[in-house]
Amino acid sequence: MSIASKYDASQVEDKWYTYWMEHNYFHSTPNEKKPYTIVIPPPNVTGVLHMGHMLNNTIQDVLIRRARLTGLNACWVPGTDHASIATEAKVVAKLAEQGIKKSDLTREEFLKHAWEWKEEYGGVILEQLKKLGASCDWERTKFTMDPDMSEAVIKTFVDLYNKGRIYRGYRMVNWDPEAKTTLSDEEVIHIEKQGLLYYLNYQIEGSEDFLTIATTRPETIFGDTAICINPNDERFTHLKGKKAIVPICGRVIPIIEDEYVDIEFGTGCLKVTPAHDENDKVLGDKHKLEVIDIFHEDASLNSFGLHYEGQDRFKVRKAIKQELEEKGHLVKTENYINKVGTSERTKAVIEPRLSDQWFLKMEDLVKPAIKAVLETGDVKLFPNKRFDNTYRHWMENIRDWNISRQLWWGQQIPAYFYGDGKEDFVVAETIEEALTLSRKRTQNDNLQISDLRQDEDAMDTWFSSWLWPMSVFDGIRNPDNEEFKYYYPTNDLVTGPDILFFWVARMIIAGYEYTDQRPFQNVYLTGLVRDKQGRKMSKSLGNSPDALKLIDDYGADGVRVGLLLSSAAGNDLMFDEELCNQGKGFVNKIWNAFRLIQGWEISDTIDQPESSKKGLEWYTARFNQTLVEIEDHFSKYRISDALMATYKLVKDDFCGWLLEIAKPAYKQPIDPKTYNAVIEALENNLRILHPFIPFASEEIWQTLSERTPEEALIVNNWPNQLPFNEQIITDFEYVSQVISGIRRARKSKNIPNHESIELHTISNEEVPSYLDTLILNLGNITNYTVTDTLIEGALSFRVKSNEYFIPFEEEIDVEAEIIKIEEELKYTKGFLISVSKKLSNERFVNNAPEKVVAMEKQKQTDAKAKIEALEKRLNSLT
RNA sequence: GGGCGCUUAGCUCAGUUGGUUCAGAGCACUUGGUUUACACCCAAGGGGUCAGGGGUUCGAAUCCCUUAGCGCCCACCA
Repeated sequence: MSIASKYDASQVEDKWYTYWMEHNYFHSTPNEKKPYTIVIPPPNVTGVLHMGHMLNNTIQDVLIRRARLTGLNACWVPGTDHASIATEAKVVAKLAEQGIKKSDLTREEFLKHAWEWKEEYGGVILEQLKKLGASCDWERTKFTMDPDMSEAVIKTFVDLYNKGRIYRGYRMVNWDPEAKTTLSDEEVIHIEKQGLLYYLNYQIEGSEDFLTIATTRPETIFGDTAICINPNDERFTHLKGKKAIVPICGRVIPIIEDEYVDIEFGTGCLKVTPAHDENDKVLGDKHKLEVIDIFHEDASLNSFGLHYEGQDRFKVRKAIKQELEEKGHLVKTENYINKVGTSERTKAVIEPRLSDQWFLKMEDLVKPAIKAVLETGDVKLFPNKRFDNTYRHWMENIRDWNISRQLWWGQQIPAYFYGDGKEDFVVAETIEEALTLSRKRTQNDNLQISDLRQDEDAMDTWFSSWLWPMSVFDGIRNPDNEEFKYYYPTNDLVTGPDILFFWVARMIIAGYEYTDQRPFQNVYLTGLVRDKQGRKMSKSLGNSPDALKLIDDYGADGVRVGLLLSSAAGNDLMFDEELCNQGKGFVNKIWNAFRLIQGWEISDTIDQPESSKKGLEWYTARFNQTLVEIEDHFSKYRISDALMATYKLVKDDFCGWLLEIAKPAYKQPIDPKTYNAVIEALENNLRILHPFIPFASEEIWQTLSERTPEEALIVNNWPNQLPFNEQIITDFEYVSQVISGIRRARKSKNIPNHESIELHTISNEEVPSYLDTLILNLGNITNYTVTDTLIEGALSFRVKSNEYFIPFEEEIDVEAEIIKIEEELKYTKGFLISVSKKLSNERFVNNAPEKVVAMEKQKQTDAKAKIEALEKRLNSLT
């Protein structure tokens, strides 16, 4: 059977994924082995695979596959997130296309549409992960709105309410006028916007005097309920106790005094609008001011806005500027850059708004989570410590979490109102329990279920995902179940730094609150995937490559290698498709190494050549040395470095050196000893390659020989770390320098590799002659002798202070040779001077460690020997 | 405004406690090579005042100070 010279991923990948699925290798159940657990960061249920997912799931798959090979019971739990606000927005948009307004639907009708949408598009992303090779335990796939998952969320809410940690409050919150819901502080992105600072005149009541205030939001004057001055500001002493008239609406408002006002800023006079600014709210509460809300929920003005009623806030800002100007209230405007909060999801400018919302008290909850990361190290953030500071800062300045959303898609708040009063509610897991509680509370046994009205709001999505590592194992509802006890706490979490607060920190908080344990041990924070120019990949820029097309073009293995090669731990990754090509090339290289070996004919009648024996000894040492390196990289989550070490081992050492040594002459058979050892080496390579290139490694593994399902590579063993001979690695290094010298010499005189040559050497220092056989083999040397006389008419080169000669019939360009040697001599002499200088410095000799001094002395000796050899050579030429 | 981090070859980045191997890797580049696994290949080669300045030290890419540029996170000054 002839094997294609090019590896074709498309022929292979689906086949093996199906095979793995059929044999249930991804599925884990508790057993006597140690568990290794990862829960996937659940992507949005309606999302599609993008580069960020590919990176982060490749890393997870590498960790899981390696864990599986090292004999752990590997369990990777997949799933999706209902992504309340994002999904609801998509559903609303889709309904709008069909001419359906959300406001015309009942909650039930809307949710029916939303579930239909979810059934249609949901989970596409999970199918795409399969293409990437993700070895998730698909039988465990969860969705954050599965009935059991929702139940856990409700249960948690009720529990925290009963513990007094959840409360309902009338507070200033972040209002997204487009999604028409509140947002948590974390969902607000502050961006700089160029705006204007408007200077407005307010007339003083009962006088012709004016005072001037500065504001960025003139449209909010309808909500003004005071003017505030600093009591220490002498410019305004005459205004104390007076009242001012709001322009246009003519309302009379008090002038109050508070040291909060910055005398230096603007005019030193501040208009106070308690309904639309958090600071003003504080001032308003302090001075008992009236609160006038001037906006509808979509941020258009309400009846307080008079003739602007119904118009959008930004339109009003423009229009009112003109009116104020016409009426002589506008003194001037200045350009002003200020930071405005925008919605993470809809990008709409956030409107501070007073409303009744549900909050979670965070102050006490965060304490164990702070300790775990910053003191005990029970949870570690990788790959570098700098996230610790960010984490600390957020945790120590945490504010209460607004967990209610004016949305329907999500878990509905389990609060039931039995009356019209603000406090007339109970919180319970079911409406039946709510009824019992309400009857008790009201002492009214006539209350019926139909009298209860559940709070309309849903919970913040993150209030469900913060339970994820527990709830996927049913650890909230049923904390004593075997699976939860076995798999939890999980081991590693792989996610992006952008959701450190949204998700990671909160999972740690919930973990300690509900299990008194960390939810995971290590958090690996990946970098962001950017394009070649360093821009964030985004749909709107259109700079994100199509993930599935990449897999089609380069194979999943190629893409995995490409992504990992460039993703230096913790740094953002400048994605360049060329990297996938490199990945594809690497896979192909391995494929061809396999082809070569596969094509060898074995003959029992030949003995193992000495060169093959030595080559294999060396490779075994190199392999075990690299294994240590790889282990170290993995332990530090330096996945990219682990891959690079593997890459170099396989490509350079195995393919480049070992196979060249072991390769029999053209059309000649190979001895069985070498053949078997090479196969073994290849198999070991496949074992360590498997986490990175699962498909190709399994394909080669299975083609190499007949395997039973139990022998599949995916469930095979990681190679044992054996002690290795470091000396042979050092000595081989010397040999490879000799080989390079031979190649350089050949190149300089165009002597083809297949033309054999002679080699002679003058050894001025010890050489690892037990490896001479490799020099003969790799250099294609017929005659290799040690001599003590210079060879005339020969090409020469030096390794350390040893001189090598290749006899050459044609005229040697003596002039060029002399120049070359003189240059080398000059460099070596300079080097000797600097070393000698160092050694003659008493302070160096006295202060530096003995080891360092000894090394310098060795360098000095070596340099002297080399100079001597060079001079001898030079004399022979002149 | 506060905090954190970065600046090393054309590009992307390693460089752990200052000292063999400290100036490296991969890619890119230049040159040469193809009947004998692979041109998705092989070999050889060029390329850096370690952002600038100052200091500590026998010795600094590494520690300290400073300047400049970049990035990220947090923050209610109208």
